[in-house]
Amino acid sequence: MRTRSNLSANADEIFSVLQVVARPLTAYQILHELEGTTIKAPVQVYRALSQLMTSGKVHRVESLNAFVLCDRHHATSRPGFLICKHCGTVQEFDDEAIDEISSRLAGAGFEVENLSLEVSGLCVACRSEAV
Amino acid sequence: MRTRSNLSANADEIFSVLQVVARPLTAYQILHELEGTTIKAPVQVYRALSQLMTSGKVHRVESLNAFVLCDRHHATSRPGFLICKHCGTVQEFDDEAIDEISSRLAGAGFEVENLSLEVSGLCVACRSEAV
DNA sequence: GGATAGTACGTTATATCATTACGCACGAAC
DNA sequence: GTTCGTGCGTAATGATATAACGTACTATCC
Repeated sequence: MRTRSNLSANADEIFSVLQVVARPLTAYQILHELEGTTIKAPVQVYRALSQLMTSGKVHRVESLNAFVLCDRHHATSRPGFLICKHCGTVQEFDDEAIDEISSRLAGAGFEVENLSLEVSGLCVACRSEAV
Repeated sequence: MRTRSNLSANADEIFSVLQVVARPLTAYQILHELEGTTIKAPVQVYRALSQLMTSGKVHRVESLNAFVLCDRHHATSRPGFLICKHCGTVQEFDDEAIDEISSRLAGAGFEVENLSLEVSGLCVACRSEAV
């Protein structure tokens, strides 16, 4: 069954959850958000997340084992993520150097399928606070 | 207790294991390698790995949940990892753009603590094989 | 219109990765 | 010789992810 959004029913539900919270959630946090619905088991969440990642609507944040909506503002083909260890916010960012690295690797014969750039530290707000 | 290498006893053992295999291992793979020694529980492995990471001797490969010796050849302050999905090899690589990204982020006020760049795909060998 | 292939589904069980909590042993600093 | 920091071992648990199974629906093809 396909919904308006061209996602399967479960993927559509999970998409909505991620849209509402607007930050990365783990699969089990998503599962918790969906208590009381027909989504009752981890595997249902993981399956839907796979679909969403394949269709480019969701990114996986490896270092958090979490999933976040793609913000669709990329200037580059792949975004990076800024993760603040203090306040926990995660922000997508672009840097043209990401594409440069990717093409240099391609030039060297490595066929890039996926590229993950994750930077953790202190965000601007938390840093100034921490004076 | 400290050994010659200035590592704790358990960290020293785990360092040796990683040195011998020369590829990333998960904590439980390390544990398995150490069957029959005094290292019997996951927590012992994770503790030692923390020490090794803190001292910069080991990197964590986030997308594999695995740990690998630092090859110490970095031209840049942080290496990237090339992960072949076909043969499973993992190769550390340098790209000056990594440092550039890091300094641009610093310039924008984000205090970088850790940066992880992981690229998966097909390595040169597997790619030519896959013709 | 029946066969068949593809895709998503739900359920159960299990595999894999990581940490918490506790108390003991030892050496350094005072 | 007491106190403190650090590493240790053991047990239990928490958190993340997948395997294996069969069912339901849709599209396509002959």
